[in-house]
Amino acid sequence: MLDINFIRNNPDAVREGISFKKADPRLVDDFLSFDKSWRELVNETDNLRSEQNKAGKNREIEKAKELKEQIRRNEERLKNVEEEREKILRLLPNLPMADVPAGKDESENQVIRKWGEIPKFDFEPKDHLDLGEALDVIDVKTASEVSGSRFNYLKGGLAMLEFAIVQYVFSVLTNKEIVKKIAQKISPDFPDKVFTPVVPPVMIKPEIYVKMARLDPGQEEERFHLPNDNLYLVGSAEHTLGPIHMDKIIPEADLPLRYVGFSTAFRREAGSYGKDTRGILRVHQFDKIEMESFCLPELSVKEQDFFVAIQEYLLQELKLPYQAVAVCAGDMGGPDARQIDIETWMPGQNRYRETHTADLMTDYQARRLNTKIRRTDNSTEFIHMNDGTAFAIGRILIAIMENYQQKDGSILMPEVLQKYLGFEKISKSL
RNA sequence: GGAAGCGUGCCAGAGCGGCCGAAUGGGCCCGACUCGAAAUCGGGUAUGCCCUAAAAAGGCAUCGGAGGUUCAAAUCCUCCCGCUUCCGCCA
Repeated sequence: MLDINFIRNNPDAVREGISFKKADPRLVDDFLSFDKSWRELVNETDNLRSEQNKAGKNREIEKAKELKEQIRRNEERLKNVEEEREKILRLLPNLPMADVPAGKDESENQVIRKWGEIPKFDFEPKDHLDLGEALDVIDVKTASEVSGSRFNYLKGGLAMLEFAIVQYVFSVLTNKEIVKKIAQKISPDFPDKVFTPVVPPVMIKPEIYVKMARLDPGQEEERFHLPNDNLYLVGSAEHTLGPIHMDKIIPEADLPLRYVGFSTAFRREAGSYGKDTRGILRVHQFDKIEMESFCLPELSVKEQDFFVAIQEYLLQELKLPYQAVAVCAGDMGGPDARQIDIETWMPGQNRYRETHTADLMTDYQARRLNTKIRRTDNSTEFIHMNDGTAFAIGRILIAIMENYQQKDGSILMPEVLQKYLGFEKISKSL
């Protein structure tokens, strides 16, 4: 959520910012008008309560009874106004930073970097599903019978590959030398603290999900819900990593706090019927390695750049061609102030497809989560949060399969993963 | 799933209808003593909101959360959440 004081004092900036994010700027005026009534009612009610407290102390029981009735009526009105005000506040997205490109949708995202040679094949390259079915390492037919559409079985060498990737990423992000090397690309004195590995819960309570701004109108239909227990399945490890310091005040000296989490991600993919139905690109369930960090406001933009640098390092080590994209304001997620995506080359589709995202949330989530920093001068303020994909495993498997495919239908394994695999390629014999 | 108990400030821990934003101890900060330190003594030490240009002063709220009873709730009642222990089940 946005800072209420900021909205009051800078309504024009908020109007402008949210309209870039495709939200109706009139929401600001709605908010301010409810806020005004709210403040008047709070003031009135507080005064009544003050009188009631006095009357009580003086044992003026009759007077106190009368006031009680008035307070009750006021509180009823206050509750309504508060709910409306709250509702609007939830509809206000985070404001885009100054360097975020303007634009309404995906088509206006800006490519900021490209890396790697697009592979040339001396044969007709296949897509991951043809490759996977021929090698018997992907089975979507049985999965659809057992679980429905958009599910898959990963088998054999491909299942092994998933865990090799997990081990590889965890070893990189906990490695002091490598993390330091990447941090120094940002600036010579950039914090080079390593990541704490985490396996977080994959179910989350609704009230926490709301605090993470991940259950807002429009997002709810994307979530799997377990009604008997009133829990949601997470769409990303981010969702349960973000609240890890809820209601806590973190000393400045302890920052940044960096986590790398492995979890399954669950997505209903409502509204994407008919889109990417082939193979395992867009599925209801996939595993993902996610980075999450908490840092000082003045370093949060660089922290995001650091996340992107890690993503690029990982892709370069796997020798996968990619492009980094500055996502335009209209295509960004609601809680994002700045979003950088990475798209990896997928020969089966002959184009780049989104595999990574790095989201700078500033204090938008921290305000509701109530995660603060204790400065050295003892003052407090809300912390800044970043999250980013290390690898979305399904999609990176696709990229590896399609980029590393051989004429005979086998798939070479990226060199850096081989020591975790114990084999150099997936072929029919495995 | 069944049974019992518990949830108070930075920590420990009292309070069990008004005198309680909350005793006491510890911690931390400031001051005195000291050459300095320890010990000792004195003072201070929560958060959010309203009001304000801002602050001061003032007001309101907060003792896991949401409701309820009452003129008045940390204290009584209901539900929820969390923790602990025991039984059952289970990877």
